[in-house]
Amino acid sequence: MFSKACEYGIRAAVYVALQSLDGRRVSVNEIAEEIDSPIAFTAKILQQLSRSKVIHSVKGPTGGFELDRTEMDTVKLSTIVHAIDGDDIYVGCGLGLKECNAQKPCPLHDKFVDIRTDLKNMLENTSLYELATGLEVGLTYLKR
Amino acid sequence: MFSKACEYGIRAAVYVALQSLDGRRVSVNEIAEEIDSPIAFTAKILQQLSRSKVIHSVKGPTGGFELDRTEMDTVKLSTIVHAIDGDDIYVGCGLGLKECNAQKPCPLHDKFVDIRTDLKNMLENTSLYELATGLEVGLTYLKR
DNA sequence: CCAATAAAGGACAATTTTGTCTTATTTATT
DNA sequence: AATAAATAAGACAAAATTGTCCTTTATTGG
Repeated sequence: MFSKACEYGIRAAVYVALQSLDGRRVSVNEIAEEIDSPIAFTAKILQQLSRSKVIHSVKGPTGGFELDRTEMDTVKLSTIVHAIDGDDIYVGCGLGLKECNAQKPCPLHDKFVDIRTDLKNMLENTSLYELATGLEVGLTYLKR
Repeated sequence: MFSKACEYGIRAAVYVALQSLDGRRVSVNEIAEEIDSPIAFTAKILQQLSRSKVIHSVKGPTGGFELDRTEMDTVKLSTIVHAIDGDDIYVGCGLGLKECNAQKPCPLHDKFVDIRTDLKNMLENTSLYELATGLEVGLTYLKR
């Protein structure tokens, strides 16, 4: 569904959001540790997220990644997925046809549209805050 | 969503089904031509589908791939996806966690379950016959 | 039997994705 | 100012996926 990079990206962003709720700024090392991901690769992904303004980065000692409270509401899963995987999930035919639309649909077109609409809605309506608070309450997990 | 191999596989299977409705057995070359896919790679995928009994292959002159009418009802999209991509789509956490279930869910678990259930139902309820007849009637397309 | 045709299979090549390592840049602390 | 801690950036490496090519095997028709 998502690329590995995107999976790590989402997990990382949720962890950053969670810690930011406690006013903690976190390092790449801590993030990778806590979401159980390859450190250097995670660093790359955090760079991407930082460049696309999904999270905020601070250099130097006491630096790290953070997110302020209002951004946790603004940033939706769709923001992250788009920043890392592009619009692959939204655009493009389920069977890989270049030209596939209501006029010239592939055999799966209609059925795919339905499912993708649901997925799209889910991604666009799920905020980092919602995901982070689930973690905070201890209802969900980011590793294992 | 699906791998390239799986996309080609579905398109190929639908084309084979369509031609089988007319009693025609088709070659790799014709298939690749008609679904606009790389020939040799398509041959590999057809081998896989043949080994997993999704379609039937015949060697030698006048040989090729075919499918009998009853199999077109039995073979669902899920059969093909499973034969090529395995159970990636069904099993496995959306965020890539090894252990993710109702007891220890990732933050997206519940939302994913819903969407995947829909996808699963769609794949399991869509037969090759249904897809092929859409093509026959001229409502859908397999290339471009 | 022989030649031609088509799938099967295996080795290899190219590309993309995933992942690592080293160096540069920024900044807080002393 | 010097040092150390942290991200940024770029080059490189490994693995997976996609794709090609060549040889083998089966089968048909003359």
